[in-house]
Parts: sequence; C-alpha cells; structure tokens
Amino acid sequence: MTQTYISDIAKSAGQPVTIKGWLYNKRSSGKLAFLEVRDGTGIIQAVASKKDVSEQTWENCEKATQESSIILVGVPREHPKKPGVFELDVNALDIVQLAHDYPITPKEHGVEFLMDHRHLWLRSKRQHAILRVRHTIIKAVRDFFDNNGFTLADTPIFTPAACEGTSTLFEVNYFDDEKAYLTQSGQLYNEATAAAFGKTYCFGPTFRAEKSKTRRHLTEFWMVEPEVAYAHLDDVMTLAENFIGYIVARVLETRQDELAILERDVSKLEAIVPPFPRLQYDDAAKMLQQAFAEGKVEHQFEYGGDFGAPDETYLSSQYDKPVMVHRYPAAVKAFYMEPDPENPNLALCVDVLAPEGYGEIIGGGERASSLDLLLQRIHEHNLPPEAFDWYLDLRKYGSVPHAGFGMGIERCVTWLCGIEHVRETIPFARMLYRLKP
RNA sequence: UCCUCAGUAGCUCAAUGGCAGAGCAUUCGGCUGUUAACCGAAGGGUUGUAGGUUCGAGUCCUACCUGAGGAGCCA
Repeated sequence: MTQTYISDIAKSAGQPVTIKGWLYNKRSSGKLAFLEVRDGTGIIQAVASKKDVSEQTWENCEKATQESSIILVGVPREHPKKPGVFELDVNALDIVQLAHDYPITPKEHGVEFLMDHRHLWLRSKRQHAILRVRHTIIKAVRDFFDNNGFTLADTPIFTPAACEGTSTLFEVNYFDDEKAYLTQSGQLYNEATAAAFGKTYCFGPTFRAEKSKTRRHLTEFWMVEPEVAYAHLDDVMTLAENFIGYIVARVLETRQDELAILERDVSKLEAIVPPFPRLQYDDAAKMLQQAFAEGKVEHQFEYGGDFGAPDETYLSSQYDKPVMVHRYPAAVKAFYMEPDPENPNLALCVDVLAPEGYGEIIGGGERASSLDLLLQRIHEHNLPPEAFDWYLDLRKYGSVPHAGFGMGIERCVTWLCGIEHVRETIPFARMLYRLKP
C-alpha cells in the first residue's frame, strides 16, 4: 500500500492507509494504546486495541519507544470528542528500528543540552513551527522580488578583501599563498549586477567574525539584498516597507497553525501594513534625549553616535509598526554611502527597526555615485584603493544613482515568530563557541 | 574583550557548613479513552576541574574550564 501523509489524512477517512513515521509519544493501558505518530507533515494519535490487532502488533505497540521508526496500517476516523481532529484505528504496526534512550524527553530541557542535540531537537513541534515559518518567509522573499522585475544574481562567498572595511572577517587559505575572506555582504557586487540588470537581488549565507554574544547574533546567517539602479533613498524605503508588508501578509495567510503553536500574538503582526513611520536620525536623537530627561531610559544618548541596542529598543517601542530611521551621520556609516545634498554630514541611509524590541532587521541606503567622492572616502577610511579598482569602474562607465538594502532572514523569522533568540530560526546555528552539530 | 549569573543522577531541579534527594527518562508489574496519562517497584552519583579554610564543604575562599544573559559590533 502506498504511503499516506498525515497532512492529507482527512481525505482518506474510513479507508485503510499506511503511515510511515516515528513514535512521538505513547500512553497505554493494559489493553489500549495511544500512540502519537509524526511523519514530518503532522502528528496523529493512533489507537490500538489489544482485542482488535494481532499478537505481534500488540507486542510492537508495547515495545515501541519514543522516536522509534514505525509503519502503521490503520483507518482514519474523527475523534469521538473533537470534531475535525482525526485519529487512526490501528490494524497493524511494524517497527523499522527500535530507538533506545532518546535523549529529549517530554519534560523541560536547558538551552545547552538542546543545542547539543539540535539534530534531534528539530523533530519537536516548536522547532517545526519555527522552521516552517522560515520556509514561508524565504519563499515570500523570492516571490516578492521575482514578481517585481528583479533578477536573482548571487554574489560570491569567497571575497578578496573587506567589503566595508569595518566588520571582522573569517579568513581562509585560498590555494598557495593567497588569503580569502568569507563574505560579510554582497553589496558591492550587487552594485555591479544592478548596473547590468537594473533591479537585482542576492540571497545567501553571510559571515561575521565578531566575538558577539547576544540573542540577535549568528556568525553565519542568511541575508537577502536587493539593489536598484536609478533608485534614491525614498524609493528604497518604499521598497522596504512593501517588502516587509508582503512577507508578513504571507506568513499570516499560510502559517496560522504554526503561529498558534508558538503562541504568537497575531494582532501585533496584523498591524504591519505599509506605510511605515519614517524618522530622521536627528528627530530620533531628540526623542532619546527627551526620554532620558524624563527618566524613561537609563542611558544618555550622545548626538553623532550610532544607536545602541537599548536606544533601538526604546525607539521601536514608540511605534506598532517597523520604524525607518534615516539620514544618520556619515561618520558612523560605511564609506560608500551617498551624502545628503542638503547636509553633506548626513548619509542617505536607512535602518528599519522591528517593533516589540526586535531591533534592526534591515540596513541600506543610497550609494555614492561620484568617482571622486569614493576615492576620497576610500582614502579617509584607510582602505587599499587597488582592492576597489573593479568597483570604481562602475563609477567610470555609466555611473547612476542607485540604492538597496539587506535584510537578515533569521532576525525577521525571530520577530515574526515572536521568539527570544535567533539560534532557533536556522536549522543548525553557528555561533561563538558553537560549531557542532 | 569586558560585566553579571550558573555548573549536583541521562534530563530538569532541591538539599541552614552536619546521612546525596524528587520528578521525568530507562527496566519490571498494574490499568479499555489517554493526551507533558496515571498507580506501584527497581537500577542510576568522583556534586565542572585543581587547590585552600574547617572537627566536617554540594554549600565558604582562590584559580581555571564550560555554558547562559548583557555590553561593544552588527542584519
């Protein structure tokens, strides 16, 4: 008999089916066994009655342990007390492999233990819910750009030098005597593909070697970065709010069950509809200084600096939508930012801060299009000009205004799932002090 | 790198400086509608490591190791 998946079980009500999966949990009495079975698509409770099955099947029901792989034949039937919920009346149960001492029990566990057993933790309901939301977000990201005239042009993971000259990079040997670095952003390459295709995006793993130890940080994470030729800062802010609005709508549309498992307050997500508030850095700085004067925040913000995590938390707590903070002082941003024509000390950049204290999920802005300005900035930042010769070519051969941004997938998943830590939003997290499993 | 907290059974946690304990998991027995099932029994320990104080240290002190949270940095 062909395999039936638990997600499709309602279609087979009353007809015998074969379920191939694993034993999630078991409760039994002397003559009746309740087996929770999972197959990756869902969980169903199978009911075996000693008088209705063979001696062998009954023995298997008694013997099967948590996470043993099993194949059942049975008839789906609606739960006597729960309309719409299906159970499986067991006719036969075979054990494919008997699991011994499965480490993750139905009780509570600590973070270290669960992360050490991440390869098994992935089997649990909560992890399923989170990773399904991640899948939906990634699908929505690709659909959004694909449906809006963007061309996917992925950028290299091995790079010859620092993209921005700021972050700490992972260094690897690249054949004989050469060093390569794992990418921290596809940004500079995106500018080349945008000049070729007009609207492009890249989506892949990104690496940061900072010894950072917070709930928002991974050493390896996935980032999607669109780049648009002839776009200005306002265009890219509009793109960002439509992009986020699209992703949130898609998750609400298709992942209600998963959000319920995660006990997410869905009303908070239903509010995420464009347009989003736009806040100049100067006004944000005033808000922070006023909040300090009124005793609402402990830390005094000094004008001219970048926002710290507590600053971002306060700013985002003032809104029920993501807030787009723009025009930071050029001094605290990367060398390639276009200056504001109305005040050259400000950069035409934007950070999108997620609500509920989830922090920065998008960073981007308009790129400097003038060759002379870039040469000057590279000099000021003490970057090696020869590393940027190909990048500077983009300003020699048909330079145009252009803008883009990058969004960290895991931070977005963390926010939409309403969970505490990014480590659960990627199947196998890479963090400071964690390279295994 | 810095600050704070933690480390006791396979897991989650108790134990005033004075006998090393419980729940879950495992094994055995019981139970015909359970749902973190329940009831009874058994096995399971170099209290992170090294040193010190003390009649006596899981508990107090020092160093180190491991982890968590936060800062900085970032998406």
